Amino acid sequence: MKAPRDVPNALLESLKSLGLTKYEALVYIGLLRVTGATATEVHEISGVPRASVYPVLDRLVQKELVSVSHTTPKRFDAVPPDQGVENLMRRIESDAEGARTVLDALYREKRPEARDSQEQIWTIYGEENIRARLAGMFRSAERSVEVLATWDLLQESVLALLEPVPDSVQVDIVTDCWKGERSSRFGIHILPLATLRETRCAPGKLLPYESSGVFLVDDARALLWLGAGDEQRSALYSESAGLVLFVRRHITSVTEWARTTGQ
Amino acid sequence: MKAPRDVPNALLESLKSLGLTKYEALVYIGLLRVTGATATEVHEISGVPRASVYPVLDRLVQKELVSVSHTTPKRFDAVPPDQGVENLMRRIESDAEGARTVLDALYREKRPEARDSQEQIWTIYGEENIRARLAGMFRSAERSVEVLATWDLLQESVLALLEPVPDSVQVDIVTDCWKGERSSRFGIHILPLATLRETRCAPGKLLPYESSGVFLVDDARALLWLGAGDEQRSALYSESAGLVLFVRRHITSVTEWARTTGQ
DNA sequence: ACCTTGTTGTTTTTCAAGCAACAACATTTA
DNA sequence: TAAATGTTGTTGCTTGAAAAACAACAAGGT
Repeated sequence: MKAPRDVPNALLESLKSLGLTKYEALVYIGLLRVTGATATEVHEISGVPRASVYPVLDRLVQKELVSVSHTTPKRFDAVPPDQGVENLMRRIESDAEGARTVLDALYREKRPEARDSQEQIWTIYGEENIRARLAGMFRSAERSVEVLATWDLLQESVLALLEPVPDSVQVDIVTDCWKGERSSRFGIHILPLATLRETRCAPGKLLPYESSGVFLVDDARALLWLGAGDEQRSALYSESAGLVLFVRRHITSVTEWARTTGQ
Repeated sequence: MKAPRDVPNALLESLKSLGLTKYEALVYIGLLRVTGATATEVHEISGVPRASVYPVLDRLVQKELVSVSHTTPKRFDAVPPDQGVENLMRRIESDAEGARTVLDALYREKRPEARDSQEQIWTIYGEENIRARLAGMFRSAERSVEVLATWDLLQESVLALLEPVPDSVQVDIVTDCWKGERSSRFGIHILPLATLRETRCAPGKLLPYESSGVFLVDDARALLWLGAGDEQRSALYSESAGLVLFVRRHITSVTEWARTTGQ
């Protein structure tokens, strides 16, 4: 009889998000530590009330996480973890696949309805979402793409997205340095590091803004990528005339500066 | 103002298993059908009580399924389905990864404790689990592997698992037919279809058992794969002397018969 | 007679779901 | 300008459903 050794809370949460209840998680974890336990032993090991152990074990068998012996009393055994987690994931993934299909159908029904959305300013959370939006902007470019970003951000997340931009679109990039081959397709301007990466905000205080960027497409769509420290990445996107104009001015002034100083 | 068109129940269930609540699912689905809706519009579209819409939208933003505009009033927009589902899956997969790691650590702590587990008969549910166990049996083979299975089962699920068996182990296979190249490593016996696939159980009644198999390793470990119609696949595994002996006799008799009749 | 297994039914707890009311603010109307 | 009206966003409370926890008992084995 082992102590119901207490279980890391994070583990319980993880298993819950895989579709298990607290009891199911506790019983499965308990079973991993022994071989062929009876229901009562499971109760002792996991700390789950004995009466609750039976329905829980039934569900776990149903979910292909434990196997049952044909003896009396029944004995239970856990499926090895990676096999078990795999089994859970398979269900979830098939659900995800189904959901994606149906949702996509609904999504396509939406009338494009360009309407007055161009007056809004959107915040986008999550790096993946930001990159997706950036990709969309670049893909829709017809005349010009302007990029003002730190090199690390460029390197990591932006350059790849610029690939599909056709040659007919003028692409200008301002950054703080450049490593590797400089594509002849782009107009590239290098600006001293101090200016881009740090901004003097108060007398003597430096406000470092790491991994940030400004993007402008066709003078009509702008995205501000705010690399907020360790918080969740976020960005602003807008087609509003006001914000676009602001970004337009910002980029122009920085570019001008680059031309007079840097070059 | 659109009707809160009713939503397929299966879709709600799928989204729940991806970690959304009913409200979260309804709001997200509703948002997919419009562009830049206000909280009140979301309430009208989704049928979710207006007061509940705010916390729900907060959570959806947190989960990277919707983006918010910086206007007043705030406007909300859904991220495209495959992007959104992707975002949900990423979280779940990272949970799965974490859980697998921790569980594996616990699993390895288990003393091998071979104990009297060889007297038990285990039932295994789910094709994946059965195959995993079979693979384990084959991997542990030291002298002999005997297989008695219908060709379709062999072909689909078994032959691949026999790959890692070393040449020093004698492998015998009895099946109802053989298509393709016959590996010289195996002793192969063909037995007429009627015998293997159908079994006369009552006078005149035939009991077809499709996709079933019997496996015996080193005369010590046996697995019975029961291809139960459309129900969940299941199997029996045992190291118990009784069951092993039974399987031993069964295979021997069938093999004998094959030798006298078929050949 | 005693203990263990397995089952059933009931209570408690927890969290989502649903509802009512209100402060803040903007828009309209007198 | 002031009152009337309406909308946004919040707070707190009630309802309801599912899991968690407990109590009690029939069946069977020693």
